[in-house]
Amino acid sequence: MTEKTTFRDVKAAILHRITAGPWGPGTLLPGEVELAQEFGCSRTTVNRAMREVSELGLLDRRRKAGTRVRLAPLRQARFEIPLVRTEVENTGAAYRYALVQRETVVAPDWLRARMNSVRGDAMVHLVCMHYADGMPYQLEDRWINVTALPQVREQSFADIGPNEWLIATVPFSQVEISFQAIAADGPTTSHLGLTPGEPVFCVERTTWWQGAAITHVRLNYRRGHRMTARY
Amino acid sequence: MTEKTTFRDVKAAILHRITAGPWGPGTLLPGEVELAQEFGCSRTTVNRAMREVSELGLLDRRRKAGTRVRLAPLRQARFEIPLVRTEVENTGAAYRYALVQRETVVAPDWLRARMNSVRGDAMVHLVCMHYADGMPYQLEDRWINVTALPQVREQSFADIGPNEWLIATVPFSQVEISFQAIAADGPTTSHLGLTPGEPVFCVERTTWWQGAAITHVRLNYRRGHRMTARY
DNA sequence: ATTCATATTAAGCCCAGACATAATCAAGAA
DNA sequence: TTCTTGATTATGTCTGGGCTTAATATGAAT
Repeated sequence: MTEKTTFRDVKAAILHRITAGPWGPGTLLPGEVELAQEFGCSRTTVNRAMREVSELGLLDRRRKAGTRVRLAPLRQARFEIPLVRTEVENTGAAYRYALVQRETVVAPDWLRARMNSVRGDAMVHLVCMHYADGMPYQLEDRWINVTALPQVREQSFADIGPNEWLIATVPFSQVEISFQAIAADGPTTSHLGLTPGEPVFCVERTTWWQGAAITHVRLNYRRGHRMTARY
Repeated sequence: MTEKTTFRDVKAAILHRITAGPWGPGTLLPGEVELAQEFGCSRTTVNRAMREVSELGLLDRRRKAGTRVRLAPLRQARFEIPLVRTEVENTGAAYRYALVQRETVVAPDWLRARMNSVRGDAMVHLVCMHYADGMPYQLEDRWINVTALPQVREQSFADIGPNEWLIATVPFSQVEISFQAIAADGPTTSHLGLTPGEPVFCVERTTWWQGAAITHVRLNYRRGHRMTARY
């Protein structure tokens, strides 16, 4: 009994021909029908295979024009953004969380700009530390919109980090995330044990839910932190 | 004539019910057959919709167990890594490329470690600058493995950037990419106009093709650079 | 109560056929 | 020549059907 050709087989074959075979950049691939014949499967199967390769950014597909190998493969990197706790525990270290500061204030101007359409709203402002094996790992500077999320008033955040609480509370959300290099300043230096002006890897994330800005966070990492991805 | 329900419709409906509706984290969704009936389409269509939502990291699907809304939505950020030229031109600025240095040397130890399995191989070492409207935008420090890519000997890189040349030459490749914050040192300060020790956003990328390390590059960005993604 | 085999179920995948849609090309009109 | 129109074609998508596979539930034997 002959095994059926799965869309995975076809996908692998296509990938192989692109990476190691005759289909260099710019090549026009045979049509779906033709490939289906060659592989002895249905057009649907070839279609799914090609679609997935194209989603990898390797193929350019256009009706009537056919499928071409991208001249410049669309380079995209996918970063998993884990919970700090998971991130730390995955390195085998013990995780510890500590709340440094908690206050309720009116949103400052720069934050209103960042979060869009937040007028004189009250915000809970938190500063937290995350430790790996007792050593400072990450400083979290978070703002949570009280108007959009009134429950935040009853949370002390003494034991649970705001990130974990938010994930369990807000269903799903629009996110804008950005990476940058900044110079360590006052509170950052003391909590992370850095010298003033030292470079810090910084992740900023703003989160909306149903159009309303929920939270903005700035994560400053310890010295030498890297964010890595493979593809 | 009634319009057909497309998998996009179903996908949108599912997303809506997760983000704004009754399907909070942990909910067990109805089966594909049931949803197909509700939406008046075939199971295949529902399947595709659910598959795509699940690829977004919002659903957890298991045979027999059914489909559940992820408790902690898999947070992943997708960064498009464009050509520097595209990156610059998209901001509306004029792009200019300049070769600063070109030499052929034996791979230093740190590079051999980074690239794996590169012994005393010869490497072409390039330093290039990328400008936006005449202002320094990015410093590129690149190493290309001559053994794996002998054609590099005949390339002067006076007019075309190594990145663009590589993309047109090497079909497709395995990539490891990492982001970090470093302190500006000698050559970086002078070419990017920075003060020594100033934080620099730095992207490192190593590329393999068919198991052989092809190139390693370090991209230092101008002051204040951010890498942003939305999802 | 534990262990093991069996049935059931929901997703995973495949197929042949059909129509939709968009890009392209060529022929004819202005 | 240029513009418009229509035929052509490759991909995009939907259908309804069937088989496969993995996880769970059930029930029998220990």
